[in-house]
Amino acid sequence: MEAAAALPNAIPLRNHVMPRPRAVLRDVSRAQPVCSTCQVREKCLSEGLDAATAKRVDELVATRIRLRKGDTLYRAGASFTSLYAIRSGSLKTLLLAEDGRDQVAGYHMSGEVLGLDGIGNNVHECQAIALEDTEVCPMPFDRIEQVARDHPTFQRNVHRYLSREIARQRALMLLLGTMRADQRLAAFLLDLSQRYQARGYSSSEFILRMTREEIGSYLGLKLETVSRLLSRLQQEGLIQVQGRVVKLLERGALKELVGQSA
Amino acid sequence: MEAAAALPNAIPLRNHVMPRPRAVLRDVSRAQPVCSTCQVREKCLSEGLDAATAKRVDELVATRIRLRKGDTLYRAGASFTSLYAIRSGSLKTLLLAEDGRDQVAGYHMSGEVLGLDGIGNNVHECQAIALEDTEVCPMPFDRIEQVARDHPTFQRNVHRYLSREIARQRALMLLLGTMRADQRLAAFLLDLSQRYQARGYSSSEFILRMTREEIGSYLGLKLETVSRLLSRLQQEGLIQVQGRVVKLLERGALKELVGQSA
DNA sequence: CGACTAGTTGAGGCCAGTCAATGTTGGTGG
DNA sequence: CCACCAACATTGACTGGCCTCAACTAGTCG
Repeated sequence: MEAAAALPNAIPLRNHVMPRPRAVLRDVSRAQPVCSTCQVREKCLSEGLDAATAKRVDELVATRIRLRKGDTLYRAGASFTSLYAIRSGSLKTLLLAEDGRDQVAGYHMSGEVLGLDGIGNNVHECQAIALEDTEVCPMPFDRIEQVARDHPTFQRNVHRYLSREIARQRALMLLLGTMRADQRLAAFLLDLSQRYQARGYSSSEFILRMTREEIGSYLGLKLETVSRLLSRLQQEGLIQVQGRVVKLLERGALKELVGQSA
Repeated sequence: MEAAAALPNAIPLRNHVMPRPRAVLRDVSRAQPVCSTCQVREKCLSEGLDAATAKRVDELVATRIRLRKGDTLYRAGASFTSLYAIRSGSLKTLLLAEDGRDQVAGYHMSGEVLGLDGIGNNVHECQAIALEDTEVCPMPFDRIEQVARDHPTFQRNVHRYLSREIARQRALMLLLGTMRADQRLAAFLLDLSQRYQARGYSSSEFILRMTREEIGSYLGLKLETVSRLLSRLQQEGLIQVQGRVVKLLERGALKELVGQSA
């Protein structure tokens, strides 16, 4: 990962604010049907749509954005116009407080939709940064709303997606509010595992796309704690770690760890 | 950021789960225009609507539910049909993990809309419990969607509301993930103060509607810690506490406390 | 090779949790 | 009105989990 990605807990992050203008727009308007084959459609917004509706949703996407590792998709404060479907790769979203405190708010992988937090005030509330080379499809939100008005099923999907984001964050709150450090880490690994599996990858062995510091930021821990706990879990035989490669050896024990109240 | 509610952090809460079947439905279909005078309309869903649309929104509400202190509005797992606009009083929402761990997810006062988390899976993800005698107006969600299809402004308001809920939770995550105990408590008090003010009450003196334990649960702290910190803040002259009555004496100092990074 | 970033591990300190005793408040019934 | 009780709250002593500071290693890049 790149300097960028790290979470200078004090003030910095200026390397993001000084943009590396690397993001590239590609015109795909005349390309073959994009969305029809895209995971995004399968997973959420286009679930259960009839052909006509699906076609209209397809038409929402006219361009594609390529991001390189460390590139920023949008910044906090940037005006909101579109949601972004992640076509490939992954990103993190970063919460910034006025005083420089920041925190990783989430890790997002292919098939997920980014930018929901911007709807409220037409301004993005957080910053989205690519963790690796990544492609996203912008979907203008006013046009999403248009389609939603004509197609109740799609409308319902949009609402569902928003609501699930709320539920996802609640789970994270519970984690931050009630779990010990080792439980948080175990929950994090299990969550990643499950999401990789849902995408057809191995659920027992995967690569962490983020640094220890970023993991810690997300979980409300310090990087040393994350490192120590990874070592400990390995020593206890629950996982195997080799740099960013993680293997879950005892999924049951991990779940039990997360589950034990207090 | 939002306030909290009660949190038996271990297992209990059985007093809630054993329902006191006190909730009362009132038919208000023939009552005078309800919503037109209600804060809810002003604040969010009905903002900026023309008369015709406003009328349709009014018609969404046919009944009113009265809750007494401790009554449950809905439980986790209950099937979702409606959102609830809080007309008077206040509630807490409670997150429940399978293992009995729980946490106050939010504290909700008049003018706010409850139940958003149910949209995703048509099932409520948390439990809502009245902190005092409270009145709410159910708004059937399928009818909300209907109106949204016909009225873009209303549609936008619905989306905005959902998105703001996401932003609200993000702020809380930042709090749980990066703040010390005293900062959390100060942030909590300031948030309450600001919300009371928005409702026309005093922003410098108000009554906590929840116990120390509930505050702690919301903030990821133990009740003893909350109590100690309230005493300390009082000793330092920042606030004045007398049971559940709180007076903010040095708002600036409180803000500074919250703001100082690390 | 040196410079730099990411990661690991150790020593020590502090913040918040735990356990426990005591005080306060509010509701109920004699 | 007061006695009583249960729930809520305060305070102290102690503990421990996580943070801080720091040294060291491994890998990468120019």
